[in-house]
Amino acid sequence: MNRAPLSKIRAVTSRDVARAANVSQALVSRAFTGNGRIAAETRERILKVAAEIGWQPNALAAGMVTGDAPLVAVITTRLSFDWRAQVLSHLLSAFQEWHMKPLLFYAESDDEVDRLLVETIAWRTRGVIVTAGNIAHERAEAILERGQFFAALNRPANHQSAFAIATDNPLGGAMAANLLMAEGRRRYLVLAGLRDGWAAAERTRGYVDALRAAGHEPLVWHSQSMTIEVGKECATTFLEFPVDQRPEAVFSTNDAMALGFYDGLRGRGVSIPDDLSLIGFDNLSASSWTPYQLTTFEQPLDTMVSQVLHYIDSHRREDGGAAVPAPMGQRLGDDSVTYCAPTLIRRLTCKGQA
Amino acid sequence: MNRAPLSKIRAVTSRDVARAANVSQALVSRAFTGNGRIAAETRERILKVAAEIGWQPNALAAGMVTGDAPLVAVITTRLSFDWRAQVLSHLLSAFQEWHMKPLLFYAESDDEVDRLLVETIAWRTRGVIVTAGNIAHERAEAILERGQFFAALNRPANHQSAFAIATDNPLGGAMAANLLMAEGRRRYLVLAGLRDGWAAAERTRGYVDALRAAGHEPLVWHSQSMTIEVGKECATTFLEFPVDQRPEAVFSTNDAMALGFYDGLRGRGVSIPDDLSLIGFDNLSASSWTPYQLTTFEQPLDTMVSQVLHYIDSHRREDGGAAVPAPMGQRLGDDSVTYCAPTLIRRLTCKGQA
DNA sequence: CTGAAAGCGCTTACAG
DNA sequence: CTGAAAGCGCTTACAG
Repeated sequence: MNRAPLSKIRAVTSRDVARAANVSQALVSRAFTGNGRIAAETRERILKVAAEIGWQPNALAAGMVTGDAPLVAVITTRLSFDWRAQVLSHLLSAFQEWHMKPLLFYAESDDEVDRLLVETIAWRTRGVIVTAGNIAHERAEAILERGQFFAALNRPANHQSAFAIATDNPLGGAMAANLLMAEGRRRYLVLAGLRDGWAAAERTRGYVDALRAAGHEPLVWHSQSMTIEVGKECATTFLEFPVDQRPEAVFSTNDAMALGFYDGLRGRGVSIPDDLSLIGFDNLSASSWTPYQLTTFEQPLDTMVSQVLHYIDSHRREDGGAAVPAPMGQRLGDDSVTYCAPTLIRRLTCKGQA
Repeated sequence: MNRAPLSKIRAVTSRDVARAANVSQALVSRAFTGNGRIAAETRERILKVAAEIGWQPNALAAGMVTGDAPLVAVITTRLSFDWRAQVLSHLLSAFQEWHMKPLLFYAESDDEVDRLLVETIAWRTRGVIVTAGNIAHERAEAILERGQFFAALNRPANHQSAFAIATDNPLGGAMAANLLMAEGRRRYLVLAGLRDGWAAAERTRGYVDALRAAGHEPLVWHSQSMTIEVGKECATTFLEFPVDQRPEAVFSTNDAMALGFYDGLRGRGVSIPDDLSLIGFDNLSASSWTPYQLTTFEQPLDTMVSQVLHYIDSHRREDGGAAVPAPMGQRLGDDSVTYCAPTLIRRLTCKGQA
């Protein structure tokens, strides 16, 4: 258990490479950045020597000098249940492609997001992208003020100059309602999920509004979380209704609850889609599995991520933010959020009209 | 489309804070690091002024001076299918707790891992942790040589001085075999997955060896990937066997394939566990869902992650690496990998002997 | 307890 | 085309 003193290993620097290649330290820098004049053969030699030594420019030091390290802060939460993991996966892939390094800030729960937003500042990243929790206007303001970008994925940024993009949740809810009404269903239910969840609330709103406009009043069931277990519990409640009073059309604001709802009904004499139609949201991979074949909505993740990256890019060029014209199926909300239409994925939990 | 010139915003620095608080710049630094003497009230004042201005020490600059930014490189791949996402989630959570910032290196496929390992060097992190692909000895060597740590999760590091920890895959395979033999099953099959996948191959080996030792010779089916679709295809092949020649005991080297295998058998007159027993690996959340209730193995992710962090910590203290005595259920392999026993999760796809 | 100064490892004008 | 020098924003001995 003898503990050696904390000795610092002297780092290999561009100076060591310069010495070995018999040039000035400045030339080593030029060889790697490509900036400034340098003879082709000198460059070759330097690169070769550096490779032998195993040296690469220190990105931290370079970032300090240029004031612009290719770093981006990403705020995320627990990656359980698929959808969040998909979002992160797409983002990471895009950053890798655009040669930016994501620095991850992980929130155990949504309340920690605000604190992480503050932590973010120490790293002088190009900007921050938020994929979890709620955003306070002042936080976005503080970050934008520094010249950093600020992007929110699937949530409002609560700031005019920030970029926010999300699935058109109200539209999805309305589409679900219309689909169910077209089937001639009568009694409607929505598994609304979190009372203070933004996306879930928007989906619920779109659904309820569309139904009311047609003279229907749906049941709205809220819950503390949006898991498969919650879905099952909802099924239990559903089964307590007299058979002739049970809802015939169920929209779940996410797939997890829809899957659980389905499971809770198995072996209970209820047939989907004969007795009721069920629609989910997210298009989780599990929704396509044999025992489910759930009709659901796919969120336009590719589009959203690519637009975030265009925003980041345009912010960098300082040409006044995302001047990109809104592609098909997008609209700009009053809340400055760019909304992208979800895609209906028809499977077997609704009556087909193929 | 008029593009403003790329004007650099002058950064707010500790000097600005010093001026505002009427102290030297050095004191501002002391107020934040806690190193060096400083009067309590001076410190308070500086902190207050800094908060007003919204300044925090630039972690990049600090890292350069101290030669030790709290950065760690994490190599990961596509987060699809749950298990990888779980691994990353646990790691991120642990890093957040230990005040280290993960810099993510994302590989689209396993072949890219080697390149990412090289990219890693530019960032002068405390070390790197690999959760995807194969590791070349030279890569680990190059990193360790710099005084960085090197950890491999669920794969061998191929280097004596690196730290590698993994589920005891051969043990899992053997446990599956013993369980199935105890049921009195006769014809054995293993969905072996990737031919060159390390974990899958180890699970297969443990299974096959245990069976052979008891005089059984199992069928071994390899595949190009390890998805639910592959599992389904295996079911199709299975169904082509005459009924009295079909395997009665199936071990799948991951849950995804097991789930697909199950799905492929639905409605085909085969009963699980009456006609055959099925065991998976990973304990994906889906394995516990109503239509599956799959018997499987849980990988000791908590243990593995916490040991990785202890290694990182001990590496930092330079007390000669992980001197931590191996906890229960662990063994050190010839390959310098620390193996942790998986936990059998009994559900309904095996004959119970409750 | 406080301040002036050196230095971390780079990049980039500025001379030559 | 090349080199010497300044400077990025900090931390940490070193004096006082």
